[in-house]
Amino acid sequence: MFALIDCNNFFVSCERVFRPDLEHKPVVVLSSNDGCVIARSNEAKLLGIPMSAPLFEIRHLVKAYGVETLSCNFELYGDMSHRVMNVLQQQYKNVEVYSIDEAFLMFDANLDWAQEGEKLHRHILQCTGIPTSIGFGPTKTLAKLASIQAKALGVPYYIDGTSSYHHTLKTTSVSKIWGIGAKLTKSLKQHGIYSAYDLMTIEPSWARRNYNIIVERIVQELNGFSCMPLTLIQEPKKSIQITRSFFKPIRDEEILKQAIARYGFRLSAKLREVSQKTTTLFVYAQNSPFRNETSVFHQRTIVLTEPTNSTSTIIGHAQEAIKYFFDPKVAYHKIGIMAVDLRDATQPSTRVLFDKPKALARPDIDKVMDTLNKRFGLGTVRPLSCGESIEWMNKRDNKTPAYTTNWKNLVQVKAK
DNA sequence: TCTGGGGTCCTAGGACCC
DNA sequence: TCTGGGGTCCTAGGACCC
Repeated sequence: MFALIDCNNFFVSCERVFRPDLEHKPVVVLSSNDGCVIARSNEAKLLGIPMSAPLFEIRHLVKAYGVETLSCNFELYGDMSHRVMNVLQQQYKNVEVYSIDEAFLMFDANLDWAQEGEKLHRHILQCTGIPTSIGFGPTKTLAKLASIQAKALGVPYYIDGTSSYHHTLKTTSVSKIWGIGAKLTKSLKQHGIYSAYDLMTIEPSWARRNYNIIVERIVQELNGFSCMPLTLIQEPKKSIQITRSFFKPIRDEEILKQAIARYGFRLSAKLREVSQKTTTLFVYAQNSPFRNETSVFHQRTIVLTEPTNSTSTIIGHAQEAIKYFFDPKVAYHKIGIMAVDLRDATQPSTRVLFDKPKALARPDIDKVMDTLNKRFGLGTVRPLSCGESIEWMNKRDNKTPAYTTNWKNLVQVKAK
């Protein structure tokens, strides 16, 4: 039996742990540049604020109901996520960390799921302050569906493919199923498949023929045949990217180069953090998709002769790419850098026969920067090419402190 | 005026191998 | 008139997830 632990309104719940005054109030967390809603408290959901809504479209609701709008604080959410996962891993052997706010567990089939779920919910809440919804089922897909019910009911829930759960499946839209997105929902409805029950009762071979192996697996999983095992070992990442939108459009090449240097710096530090190197960099820049301009997407792929995670090497290539495609007529809205084709940095790499490696890399300097930034906070030291102050490029008007990861931001409590 | 960031997997088609 | 069979690898594009 699988269980899915899902943290309720996770980003909002993280904020509330350190801001108890936000309990029972409508709260939303915004994406970078305070652009879109990426998390909502139950009170905010009840006001009809949709997920992903741009802030400017819900201003009237924010004003009328005093909705608290917080800038995102991923440093905090990442750390709170670790705490929740640590609690699980201390108690159970079979834990798959699925996302920042979800984990799968596996239990013996005859577990008293209601009791175990209650206990687990209380324990996580006590240790971390984060409320969870817990769903159980014989497959991951059913456990996921059960967690949606659990969230609605406020108690753990269980679903299997037996007839006693047909009612639940009949009242669950096909769009709620894990792996069925907008496109598939539309297409399935054209075939008369509206509910989870409808999808459960079609022929798996039909699903395979008309769609693909993913949909076939979903059908099998809805019927209680597990096709998706628990993955306990975290495979190394296959790509890492750093991308950001600007608060206002940029037309200055130097500023773009400073921005891409920042992202290249972050990228190289991330690579070193997970002991990986890259052989292929992908740099891109685009204008805003929301303005009435013809869409522009500049890109450049750089294939390196040797794998690297050196800051100076990566920044060098990234800035070259900007120089290569920069067009002064374009109002740039978003740029990014991605590393693909990653290699294990602890393994020796194949040397190049004819090409002399450029003497750009300075692993000693990289190491010092990593150490300082880890100890004193991100951005304490950075290469000069990142520019001195371009903070205005990203807006975060209402960001809460990094309560759990920065000594300077510790919460102060006054006792009377 | 203002619209996020970071990932994975699958498929089809092309090019190539023996 | 008729022209094999069995593979791998790479890429671009699409769909999905949180």
